[in-house]
Amino acid sequence: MDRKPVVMASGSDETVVTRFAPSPTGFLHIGGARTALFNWLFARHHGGKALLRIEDTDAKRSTQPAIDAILDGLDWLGLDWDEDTVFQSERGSRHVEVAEKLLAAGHAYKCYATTEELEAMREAQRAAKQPLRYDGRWRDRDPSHAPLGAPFVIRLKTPDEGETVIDDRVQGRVTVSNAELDDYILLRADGTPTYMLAVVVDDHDMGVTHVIRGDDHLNNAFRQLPIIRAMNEIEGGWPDPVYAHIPLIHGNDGAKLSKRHGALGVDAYRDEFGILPEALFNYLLRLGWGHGDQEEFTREEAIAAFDLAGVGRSPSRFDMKKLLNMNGNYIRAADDARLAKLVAARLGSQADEALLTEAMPVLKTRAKDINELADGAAFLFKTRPLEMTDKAAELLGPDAKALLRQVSARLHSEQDWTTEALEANLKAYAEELGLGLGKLAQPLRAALTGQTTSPGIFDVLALLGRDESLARIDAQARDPSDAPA
RNA sequence: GGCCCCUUCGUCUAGCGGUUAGGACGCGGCCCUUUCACGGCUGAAACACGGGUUCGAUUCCCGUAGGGGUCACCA
Repeated sequence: MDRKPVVMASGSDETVVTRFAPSPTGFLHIGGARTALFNWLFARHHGGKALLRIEDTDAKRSTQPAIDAILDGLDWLGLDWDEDTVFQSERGSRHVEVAEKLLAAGHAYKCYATTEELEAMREAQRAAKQPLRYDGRWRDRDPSHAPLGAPFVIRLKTPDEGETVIDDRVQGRVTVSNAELDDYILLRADGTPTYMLAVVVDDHDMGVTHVIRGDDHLNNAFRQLPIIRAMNEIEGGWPDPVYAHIPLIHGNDGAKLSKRHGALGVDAYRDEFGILPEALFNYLLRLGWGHGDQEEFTREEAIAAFDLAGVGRSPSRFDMKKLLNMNGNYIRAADDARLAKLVAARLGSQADEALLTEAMPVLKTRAKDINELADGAAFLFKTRPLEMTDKAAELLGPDAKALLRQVSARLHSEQDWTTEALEANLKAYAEELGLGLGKLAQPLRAALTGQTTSPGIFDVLALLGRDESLARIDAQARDPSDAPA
């Protein structure tokens, strides 16, 4: 490299500008979310700017719902962006302008090769086991050979000698021979810009200093640099950005995480899996980045600690188990009213947020996601007669029902309906009867919840309240032989 | 196939020439205990292979193998 990249050696960090540039062809998937996170964190760490650009130049594949889903996903994760969102589709004329400057300066040229012609070229290359790339057939041809009025594309005249070196902040020093670079298309036959051109122009115009993106773009960096170098030669003010190509996230089987391979939108983690945003934030942060032995980070800690040096060079696998574990940690730390709201939304109209909030302390230690939390809370709102799981029904044999009748009588005379009083009362009763507490608690649990697992039985009694508790016990305590036929 | 990148427990990672190779998830065991969890303690589990360099390689260099990425008038 003959030019120094804009490295902040002086420490003037406020000049850091990063960008996240998703293409709106689908939801914000987990890999994109992590790229967004790293860009955001890096900018915030340096007190610089984090910009957002929607790469919607492919009109056929870009959709408004996809744009909304991406914005929504970023917002949910708490990633906010500076300045206005840039829509690449609105910048076409500027892209064309740059292409024309390149053309005028001799850094680009018109190519009249037809699609069929190029396909034949590639076919021949394949057959000859040659690398597949444009052979430069119009690179040096005299323009007078151009077929009159025929459509053409503008191609970049890439350097064909020497090599290009990138000091990637994650991948290290990477060198590619310029002979590997072909003269790719800048402007299509219909005059619209390609991604390769648009990205470079937009990054420059937005003042992006650090390009942090998936390493599937590493090869592209070597193709994009010639545009930057050429424009810098033409008008100056086009410094090389600092590149940081982060490894992709793989699925559990080691294959690239793609839409058909378990790459879901962040909305699925929220809606289907019941993941808290701070949990996904933390999990994604630790996937491919490490900071000593620290596993959990608050948002502030993440900003303070994040650096590119901590990003690993090898791809990492997505592990739902670990995400869930982390989610459980965050659920336990989360505010009860907030969790109650999330659970109520899943339980439907009969759910009482106030009761859920009250129950949350004993509910949330038992759940790794919001779905489990909702399942665990469901007994609070069941209607009599309770539906019994098979295992719960097994706990309610004749002996158990007889015991329940005794317990019912005992509880009917209990005036102080609190967890503490109920615990003292029933523990004493179990002792009087010479029974282990479990013998008494399990049938009671089945009768009260219809399940064999639940929060502590005294908590359940207190939460359900005196009337409902007694009604549920009595409903199950009835001897089937006494029941009216 | 060409080019590029990667390789520490099953997984995420710490390590940056000398360590009993550490932590976390998951898994096993024990404790706590009215169920299920939480929590605590504890166990098994890794430097892909082969050459160098060095007094000494997980660490540096070169190969091999394996994995990944990329080669469009998509982004």
